[in-house]
Amino acid sequence: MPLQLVEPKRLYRQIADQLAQLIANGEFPAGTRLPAERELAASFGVSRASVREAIISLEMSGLVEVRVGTGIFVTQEEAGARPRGDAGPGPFELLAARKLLEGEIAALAARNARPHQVEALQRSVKRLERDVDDFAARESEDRDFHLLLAKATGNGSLELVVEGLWNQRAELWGRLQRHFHTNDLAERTIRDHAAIADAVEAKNPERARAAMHRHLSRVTREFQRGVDQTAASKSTGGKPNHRRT
Amino acid sequence: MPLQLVEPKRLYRQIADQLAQLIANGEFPAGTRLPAERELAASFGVSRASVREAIISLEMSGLVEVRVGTGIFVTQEEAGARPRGDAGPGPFELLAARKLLEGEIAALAARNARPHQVEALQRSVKRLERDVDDFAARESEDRDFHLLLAKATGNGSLELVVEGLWNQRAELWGRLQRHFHTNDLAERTIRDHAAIADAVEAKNPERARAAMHRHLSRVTREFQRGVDQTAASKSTGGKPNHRRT
DNA sequence: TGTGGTCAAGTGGCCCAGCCACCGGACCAT
DNA sequence: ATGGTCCGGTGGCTGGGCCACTTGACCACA
Repeated sequence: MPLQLVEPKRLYRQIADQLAQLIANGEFPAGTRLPAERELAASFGVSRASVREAIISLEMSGLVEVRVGTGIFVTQEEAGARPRGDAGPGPFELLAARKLLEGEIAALAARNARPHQVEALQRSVKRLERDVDDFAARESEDRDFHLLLAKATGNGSLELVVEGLWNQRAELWGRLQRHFHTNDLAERTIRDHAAIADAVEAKNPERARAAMHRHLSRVTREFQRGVDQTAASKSTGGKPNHRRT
Repeated sequence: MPLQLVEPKRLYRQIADQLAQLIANGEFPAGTRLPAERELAASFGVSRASVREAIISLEMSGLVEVRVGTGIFVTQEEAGARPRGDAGPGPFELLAARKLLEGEIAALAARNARPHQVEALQRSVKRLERDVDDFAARESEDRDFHLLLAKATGNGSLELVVEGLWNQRAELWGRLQRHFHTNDLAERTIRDHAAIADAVEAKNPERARAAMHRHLSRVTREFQRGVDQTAASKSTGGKPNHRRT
């Protein structure tokens, strides 16, 4: 099952981007070891050679350090952070912005999407269904879906905008490394994405916009709930160091 | 002849260093194609995978450009060092994206703007009137107006998005350094901005959105005219996606 | 007790052989 | 000339394999 993401981007680049994204999200905090090359290859569904190439590009960027025979480590305290001094917008602002902008993007995509782009969207939904148990895969698939949607508008600038929105997200998640994710939540995301994709396929802009609004409103709601919960149980300082499989 | 791999240094690094050396020595002048990966592998006495890794590291450094199916080329005009390798969207795409997004932003600003933000907008228009003769000032004032409008939504993420849009614009203008600006055009921009600011002050979202749409449609039109003009004086017209040979 | 040695599992380093998609130029037909 | 087809060359990527190194558990032996 080749990954076959967006389109004509070198594979190692895609992998590097996703890895960088995961690191930025706090999934792999600084200093931690990330999965072995073989594991990464398996989980990304690509060959080890491609993963190695991605690692090398990350190494070049100073994001990651390779120790032979031991593993690959996220570089401690690097300049990867923004030189942006101020706090920046909060998660709810971002979600509100996404609702406004991506709603229009969805509508435009419904107007302009070409058949192969619609297929790509549907494939993304399928992949999300398949990877419902894999947090990292889900995460990157989510991002891909929204990028694919932007691409479906046929407007490269919109693509860049959506990319920028996700970079904002990455920064946020780095700041408040909080991810309350349940499988239940993931399945609703699948349904939301499917609804959007279907509306695009039906070339129905209004429905696409509405579906996107519903999607992001739901995410906002869930996020609010999560914040409330953690705020309530703040007294217990125990960090359940959530580790993979 | 094969290089000595006794060093504990990673192989791809050694290869990359040697290739960089050859390029620096003028063995492979800028713009030339260097030997195929298979040949390089053979001549270095290493595997193609290692050569590929080296190439990737050189690519990261911007020393080299890879064109699939064609070959690996020494980067022509360095110094640019753009991390974004692809060509990126064109000016019309950007304008279309801005129309879509900034239209919504204007509408939201009309809803949310606080009095001091409205004042800031009006002041920006005033400044534009004053600096009508100063190209550079006009330019930065234009940008400020749109940023102020985004700020007036009260949503920091939207601000960042608009900032991103103007960064896209900056890149574009770098590529096609063509700015046909007349004072007549500047005055229309003033009127457009004033109309937007007034709509925001009147707290009328629909009018604000419409005013922004009119503004950017006009800019698009002017830009199209400019392109046609310059295209007439040159032989080729279509995409300015030039490749200097 | 603790010191040093052995060993196996796990990891990155590197290679091989092969298939694919893509590009570009030669070649041919219209 | 124009447009289509074909084919060789090129990078992209795979999957399997072997090696050197690191680590930690385990086991003597003092």
